[in-house]
Amino acid sequence: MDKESLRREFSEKHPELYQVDLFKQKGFIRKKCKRCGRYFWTLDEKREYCPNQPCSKYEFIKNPSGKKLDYVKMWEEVKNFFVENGHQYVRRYPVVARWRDDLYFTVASIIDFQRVEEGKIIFDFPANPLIVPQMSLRFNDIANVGLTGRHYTSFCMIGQHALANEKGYWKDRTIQLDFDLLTKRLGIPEEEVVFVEDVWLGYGAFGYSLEYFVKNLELGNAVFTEFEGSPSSYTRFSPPVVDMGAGLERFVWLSYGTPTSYEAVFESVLEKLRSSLEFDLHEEYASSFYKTAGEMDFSEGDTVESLYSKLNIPEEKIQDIMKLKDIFILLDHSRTLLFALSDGQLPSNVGGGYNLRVVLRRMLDIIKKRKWNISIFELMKLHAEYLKPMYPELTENIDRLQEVVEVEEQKYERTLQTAEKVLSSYRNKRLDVNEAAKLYESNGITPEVLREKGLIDFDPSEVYNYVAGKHINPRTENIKPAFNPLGLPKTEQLYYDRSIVEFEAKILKIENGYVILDRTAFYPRSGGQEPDHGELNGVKVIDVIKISDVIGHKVEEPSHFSVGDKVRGKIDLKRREALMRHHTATHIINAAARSVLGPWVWQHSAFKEENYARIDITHHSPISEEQLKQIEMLANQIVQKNVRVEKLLLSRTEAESKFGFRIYQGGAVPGNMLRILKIGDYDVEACGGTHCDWTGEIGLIKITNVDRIQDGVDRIEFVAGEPAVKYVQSMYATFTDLKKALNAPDISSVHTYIEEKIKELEDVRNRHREVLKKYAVALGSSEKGRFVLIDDSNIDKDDAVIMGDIIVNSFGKRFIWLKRNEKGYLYLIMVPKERSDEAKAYVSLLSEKCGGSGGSKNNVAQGFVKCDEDTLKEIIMSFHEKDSNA
RNA sequence: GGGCCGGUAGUUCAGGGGUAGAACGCCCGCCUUGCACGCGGGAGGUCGGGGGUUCAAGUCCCCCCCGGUCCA
Repeated sequence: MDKESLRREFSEKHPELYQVDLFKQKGFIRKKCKRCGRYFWTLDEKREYCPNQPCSKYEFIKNPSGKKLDYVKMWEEVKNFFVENGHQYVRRYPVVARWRDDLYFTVASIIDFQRVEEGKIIFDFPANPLIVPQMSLRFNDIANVGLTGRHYTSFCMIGQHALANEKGYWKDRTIQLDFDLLTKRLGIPEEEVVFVEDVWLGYGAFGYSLEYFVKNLELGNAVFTEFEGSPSSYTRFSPPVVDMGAGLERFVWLSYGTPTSYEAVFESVLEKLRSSLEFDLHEEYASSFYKTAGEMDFSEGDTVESLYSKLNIPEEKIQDIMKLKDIFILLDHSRTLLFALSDGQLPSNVGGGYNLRVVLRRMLDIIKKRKWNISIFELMKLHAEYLKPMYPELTENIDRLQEVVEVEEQKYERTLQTAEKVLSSYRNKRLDVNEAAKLYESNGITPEVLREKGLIDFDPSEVYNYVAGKHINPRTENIKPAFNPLGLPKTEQLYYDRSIVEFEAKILKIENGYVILDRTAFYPRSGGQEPDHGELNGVKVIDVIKISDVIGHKVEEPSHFSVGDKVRGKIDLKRREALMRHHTATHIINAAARSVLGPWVWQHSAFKEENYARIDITHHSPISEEQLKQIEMLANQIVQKNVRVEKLLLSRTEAESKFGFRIYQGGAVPGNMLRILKIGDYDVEACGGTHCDWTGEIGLIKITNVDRIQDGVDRIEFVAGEPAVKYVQSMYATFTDLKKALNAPDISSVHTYIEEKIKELEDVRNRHREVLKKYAVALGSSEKGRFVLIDDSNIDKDDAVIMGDIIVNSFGKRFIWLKRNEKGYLYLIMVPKERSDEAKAYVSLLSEKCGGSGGSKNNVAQGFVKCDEDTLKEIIMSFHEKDSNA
């Protein structure tokens, strides 16, 4: 079933689904749009069309509605309204959706409270009901930004969320609150508010919704998520979820009534820019321009050229408005960059980082084209200052972000230089679509640039279509879970109590070699930490995994166990302690790297086992040797200070408000209660792993390797505790062996000794060449005939080439080198340059008479023959005699 | 995550089975009061790594690494 038929199905049940109390009390009338047929609710009896474009047009431009409030003040107003009505205010979540692997960025407020577990969405609310100003990043409409007046790559979604249980509420109160916010709080006349019936399909869950409009501007969408599964086969879930998301940008725009929302939203930053950029706004033209542009979709094929053709504005005025459009793009993109960089995403060529690279390069292109004296970083700072009351975290580390922007700007500069060089080699050529696409895909040279340079004469869109057509959908694989946790209780976790090494438990299930117990001290593989090993009733446990809070133990002999048995478990303490040291050390290195490199350092991923650990961190450049030394030193200083490792159990809200979102280093952790791991003032992370109690227990942290695993991610490999000592010992052993082999007096002189040996080798090689040359001269001058033949296993082919050059060039003789192998002879024949034809003749003669194969180039013949020495020499001689007779 | 382009002297690159090259830079010499230029000579290379095909691989095939770029 598709969205349309679902819409019909829901529509038929409108008295039950859509007719909320407010509609009955106020007398809202349900109407069918005369143009598109959709149903909407209004107080205006005469209204015939739904408020969607193109059925209706905006009525608020130059005719705003409600209290005029700027961006930050509007949020304060909305927040206060909901808080006064029993909602808990929740700080925004990071725009980088680290807790989900199906998303790079937080695209809506509800994402904050969703966790994906085994393909199912779990709702996880820190409070009920709640209100959140969730900055959301969406890049699919990037082409519309600046042009339509309402599209952004980042916007604030006002998230009003509730669970429909005794603490929260369901649709009647949702709509009542939204209506009251608009009318009572913001002073919008009741009859201006229109609700449209709609459906909303999410990830594994869906529902029906009421979109609300004022003066035909869509402000928000209240989704009532009640169904699980797909539209063709679904069940209700309980409690259902209120997902109301509204655009703060839209609220502000409505209250200003400006031609574009950007003027209202970015008013403060725009004011500061305007003084440094002198051009006219042409209010009357801008408003006509944006009226037309606002009805188009530049992400879906509409072009700026087609926009021009619809406009009735003088050309030079259009060009001024295009400048304004570029300013809007800069404002939007810089704000997006500010949030993304603040939350630790770096521009790169993979994943979400690519979106940031695109955004940054678009800005650089504009600044360059317009020759504006604008710094991207300064723009970010202006945003951060203005948004400080709403998002105080933005100003905290902003100065460090300059480095990130600069590094990325330099990368782009290099790319442009390379492109320039490539282009210069194509001068005065005409390229076809295929060649243009290749330049775009491989060197980032856009078809627009090619057209400017006169290298192509077709429309740039042909290249984009060609490139898009080559795209293949990525595959998805379903991994079958090792055992089915359905119907099993959550396994009691004993592993956070370090004193428990042995325990007793009852077997609940055995499946696929996995033994499932009611309680366990075995830590399962999780958070990059490898599992505990040990024994169950003396049988070896070789793997431990967790599926939905149910822990399974893979044992060597599952046949020794049966359901209902009591078992005695014993963990391998030595392994456990090694894992603990590596895990605590991982946190310490993360903190040390952040301190040495910068605040953009986040854990990208991590892995720790008994004898090895690594942490991948986000960083804009490769880590230098000096930085690595500093990180290692700082990490060991934290160890030496023997800092207390605190393990706290806090509510999500408390943890977030106390420590911020830095706690989600390894991605967000599900559940209302978070286990927080705090290492002094160095590091705080939500972490479910097993850890030391004091950093001093680690003993030693030794970094063993550093690697750049992709653009924007550096890998630090290390060992801690006993493996670290062993590592140092083996390094010492290696150097001791080296020292002995080199006969060096001590380890520190090994380097000098090796350098000497290398020099010696070079010297020997040079002397060897000198001897070969002298040998060649001797042979050349003593040989009376017209050729020199060498058949000496001590002289290899490279040597022969050196000799041959002299014999041929200085003595004008032919040079023949032979070397025996198990199948026959390898040969190299060099003849004087002016006799180059001979070389070819040699090859054909030898191949014909002896078999084998070979080839020649210029005056050199090389190959392989399958005959004995005498025959070979005879043939060569005969050729030579023939030649001298000729 | 996937596609494409690339990795050869200190640098920028050419060479696409048969003796590893050019330009710039570097060193030495000549010229010059000195500098720059000019002239002559020279040093400098695990051709990203590994495997394969071949008498022969920088070159062809496979795998990997690194950089760039485009797309989701």
